Amino acid sequence: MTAEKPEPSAPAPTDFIRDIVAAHVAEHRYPRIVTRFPPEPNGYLHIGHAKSICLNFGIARENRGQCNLRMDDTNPTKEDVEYVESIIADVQWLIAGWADHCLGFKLKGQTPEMRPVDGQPDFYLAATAAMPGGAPPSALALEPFYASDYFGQIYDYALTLIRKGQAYVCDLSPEETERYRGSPDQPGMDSPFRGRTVAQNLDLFQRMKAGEFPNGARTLRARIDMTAPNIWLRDPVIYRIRHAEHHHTGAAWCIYPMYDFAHCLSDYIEGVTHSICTLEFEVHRPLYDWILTSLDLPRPLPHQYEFARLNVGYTVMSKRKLLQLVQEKIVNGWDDPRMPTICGLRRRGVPASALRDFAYNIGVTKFDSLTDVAVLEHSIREELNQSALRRLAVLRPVKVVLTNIPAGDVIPCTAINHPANDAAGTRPLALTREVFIEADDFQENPPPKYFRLRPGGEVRLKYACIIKCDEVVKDAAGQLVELRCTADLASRTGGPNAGRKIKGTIHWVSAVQAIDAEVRLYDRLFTVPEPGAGADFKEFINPHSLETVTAKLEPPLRTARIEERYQFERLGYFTLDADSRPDHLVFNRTITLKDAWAKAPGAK
RNA sequence: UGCCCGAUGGUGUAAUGGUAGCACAACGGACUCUGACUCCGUUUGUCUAGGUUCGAGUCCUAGUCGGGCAGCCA
Repeated sequence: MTAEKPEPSAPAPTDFIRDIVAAHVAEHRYPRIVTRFPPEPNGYLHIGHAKSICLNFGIARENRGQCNLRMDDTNPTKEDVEYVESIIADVQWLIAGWADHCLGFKLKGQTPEMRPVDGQPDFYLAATAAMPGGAPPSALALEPFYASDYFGQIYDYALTLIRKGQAYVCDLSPEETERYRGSPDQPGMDSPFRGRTVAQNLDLFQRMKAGEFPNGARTLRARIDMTAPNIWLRDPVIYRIRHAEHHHTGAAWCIYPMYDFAHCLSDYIEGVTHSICTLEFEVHRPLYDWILTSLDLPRPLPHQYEFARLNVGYTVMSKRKLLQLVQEKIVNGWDDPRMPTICGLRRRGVPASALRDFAYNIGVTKFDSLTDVAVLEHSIREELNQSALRRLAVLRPVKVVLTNIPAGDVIPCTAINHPANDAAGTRPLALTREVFIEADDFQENPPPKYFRLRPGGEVRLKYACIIKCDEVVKDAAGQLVELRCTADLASRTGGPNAGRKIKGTIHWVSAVQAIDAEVRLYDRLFTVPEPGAGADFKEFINPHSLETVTAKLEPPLRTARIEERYQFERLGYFTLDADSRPDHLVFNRTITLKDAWAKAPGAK
């Protein structure tokens, strides 16, 4: 069980984009605020997307608006349903209980309807009513929006542009197109096909659609200005020929619109008001606006706003690099708990609320920054400290024999489930003659200020009693076999000497009752703050990013379930892994507790 | 050397012409049956040079540094 914490009552975030939205709300510029989260289904979502999701859904949520989930699927050669499914699941998980009422989905199979505005033809596709929290969209015959659902309308818009003389079919090869484009400090040259008549263009474009030409033979280009200082205004390609099966539209098309042409129109069709994207699209904004204004559309136009993408220390964020980690089996799949993917973080045990808190803390600006992982770690610990139930577990067991407790005796103890939440209750623990303690909690020749167990020293077994180390038993090779100690039963919790002052308190489990579990201890995947900065990020892979141990757990952990998160006292936060089976438990360490001792000069 | 964008402690962010604040990190202390949590405290900042103004982190000009843009990718 996990104690539910209400969403932090932090004040609503502010940032330059929310300021803009607030101003628009104040002047009633739009009847309703509509944002969208438009991933291309060619990879798994990562924590950088989480920032965008929290921004877009956050704005919708704060303004009683809606945020459409839209597959930006205009390139059939790179996309796959595997990715659309994972994207839907990740988004729903991230916003569950927070913004699911703002999530815009549509009826399955629905496409834009022709709805004249003031006598002018217009295409529009509204989201259906709000989704009940967490329900799989398929169960309700709902699905996300797809840019590919608008191919028909986008094609019509292209025809309109051609008729207005603002688009033409160009026969230049890819190489020639590049050459004609010029360079940033060198103006481009007009394509020799720029002067084709409307009739020729219409004919050629329709034949492109009909499949008469091979890949790359022709393109449709916007006719803007080959000498524009902004390269994206130098007659950009807006349609290309691709004889390829599309994951959503099948074989219906062999020409596909480019991002710039499809994106602004998709926003318009869905009635998006604020189209929020990352900084690299800033130079595309004039084109976004050019397309929309060129079409004389009857409804209010969406506008694009840009913010800086997220960078986090000691990780990589590019889809290409993440894909490489997966394909080269450096990690075990997209949801490997070391991955910065949403499903990886989820599997690792990071709660969605921690990711939201993180997004809240880092803010939104146009500054290209590198966020310290400590900020993420802080959000995770803060959330888990409040919600995770406490348990005792020993990762690297050392046997302790309590010589004054007869074998077979069971001394009942009571452990608190959550120190800050009485309602979480207590649970019984059994103190027996043999227990395990953590290897780190005993040292034969300890450094100064070490207040755990040492020969002749005392330490408290949490929730049980104080023990004194009488004897260190080693084998012929000098390896530690067991510690023989005496238990001061009068110091038992609730006993007459319970208040006896002792500096160290350590965790333990009963050797006879403890259950075994595989525990996976994760560390950062890279050894340097910016692994992606150099030529080859793989040379910075941390060889110790995963360590597996066989731990001893207190028995109630046998019934732990996925998505339940526990604090193993003094160690960190842990959660059951999907690989776990009843006869072979597997736990992931989400994150360690902060450890002031580990930083102390005396600690090894 | 074309166009666009940015620059506030170690890191991230706020201050919207009027006392440079918050978070993380670091460091010190208190508390502690988790070396956790919590609490208290400390250190560290407006890229540079001019200008406007009673007053500039904020406005203007120039420079410096950083990022983005030349896919028939998004």
